[in-house]
Amino acid sequence: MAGLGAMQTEPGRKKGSVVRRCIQDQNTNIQIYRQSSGLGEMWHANSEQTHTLLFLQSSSVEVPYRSHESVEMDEIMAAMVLTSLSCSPVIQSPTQRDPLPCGPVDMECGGGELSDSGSSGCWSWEHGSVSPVLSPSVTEADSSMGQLSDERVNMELDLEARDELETRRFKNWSRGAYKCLWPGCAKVLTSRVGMKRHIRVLHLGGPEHSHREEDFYYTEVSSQEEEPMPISIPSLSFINGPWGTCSSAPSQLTSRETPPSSTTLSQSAPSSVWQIHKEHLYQACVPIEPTVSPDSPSSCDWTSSGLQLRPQTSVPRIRSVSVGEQCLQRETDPTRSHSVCSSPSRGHCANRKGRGEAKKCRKVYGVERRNDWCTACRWKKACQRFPD
DNA sequence: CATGCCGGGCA
DNA sequence: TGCCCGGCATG
Repeated sequence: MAGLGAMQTEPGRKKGSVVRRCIQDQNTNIQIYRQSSGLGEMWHANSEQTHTLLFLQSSSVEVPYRSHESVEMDEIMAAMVLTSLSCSPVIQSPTQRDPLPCGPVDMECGGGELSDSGSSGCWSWEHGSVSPVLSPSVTEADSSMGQLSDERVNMELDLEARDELETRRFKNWSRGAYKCLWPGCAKVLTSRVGMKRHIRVLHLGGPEHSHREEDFYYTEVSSQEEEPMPISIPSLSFINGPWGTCSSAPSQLTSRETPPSSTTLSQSAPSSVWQIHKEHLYQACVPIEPTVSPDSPSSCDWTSSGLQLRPQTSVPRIRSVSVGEQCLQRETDPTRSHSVCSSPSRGHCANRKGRGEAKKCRKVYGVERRNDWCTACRWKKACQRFPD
C-alpha cells in the first residue's frame, strides 16, 4: 500500500447513512470507492478516459454494523487492485479529498486541541503511556487486528522491502543528490529545485499546491552510509492512515476508552527516540505542531495529530529530520497517532493516568530533600526517575 | 489527606 | 525555555 492514498469514512454504521470509502491514486487517476449503507456491497468499476473508478456500492438496506472482516477485506482488495493498476501509487492530493470526510459530530474530537502546551505533550508520552482517547478508525483497526492484520502486515512489509530496495539502489549516489521520499517513487535528482518541481508536479498535483510542502517529500542523499531511511513507512498503510484517524463517523462501535495496543507503540518506536526518554525527556521533545485547522474539529487524539496534523493532506510527511524533529515526527506518524492525539484542553478528563505503584521522588526522598528529586518531580511533572 | 502530575503562568 | 505552582484526580 505504499503510497496508496486513501481517505475514508467509517463504514456504514450509521443507520441510513451513506458511507463512502475512497482510495485514490492521483497519478493514475484511479479511484476506488465503496459506497454502502448497509448490507452487501459490490465492486463497481467505472472508467472514463483516464479515470478508473471502482465502486463498491451496496443496497440501501439498514444494517447497523458490518463485520470488521468484511470492511478490512474491502480495503485489502481495494489496495490490491490499486497496486496492480498502478506501479507508482501516490497519495491523493489535498484538493481531491472526499468532500465529506468526516461527520459533523466529529467536533467532539476537537482537532484544535491538538496543540499541547509546552512540554506536556512529551510528558504524556512518557512510560509508553497512551492517550485513552482513540480515534474511531484506529480503534476499528485495532479491534480487527485479528487475522487480517497479518495480511496487512505482510503487505506492508512487502512494500517496505521494495522501498528499501529502491533506497539501496541509490545508495551509491554521490553527494548533493535529492531523493524523493514519496512512497513508491524514490526518484533521485541532483538539484533541489528539480526535486521540488518533481514532487510538486507529480505528487502534489501541480504548482498550485506548492506551499513548501515539497520539503516534506524529499531528502538529501548526502553520503552513502548515512542515507536516511524513510521513516514510518508502515504509516502509509491506508488502514491506519491519517485520513482515517480523527475524521470518522461519530457513532463508534468501540468505545473510545479502548486502550491502544501499547506493544505496537513501543515496538515501532525507533529505539533512538526512546533513548531520549531519560530523565530530561521533557526537555528534548518538541511539542506537537498545532497546525490543525480550526474547522477540523476532529480530534481525538491524533490523535496525534498528525493525525489531523494537516487535515488537508492525508499524507504522512516523510522527511529527513534532525534528531529534534524525530520526536515531532513520531507524533505525526499515523501509525502511532492514536497514542498522541489526546485532547489536552478537554479538561483533565481522560488521559489522566491512574497513580502508578512506583515510588516517586517525593516518596523516596521526602519533601525535605526536594533537591534530590528529579527535575520532573520538582516541577510537579511526571516523574522521570521512577517511571511507572 | 498524601501523592502524582496536568495545565498554565511567570520570568 | 526553564521553572514553579494551583488545582484536580486518584488511592
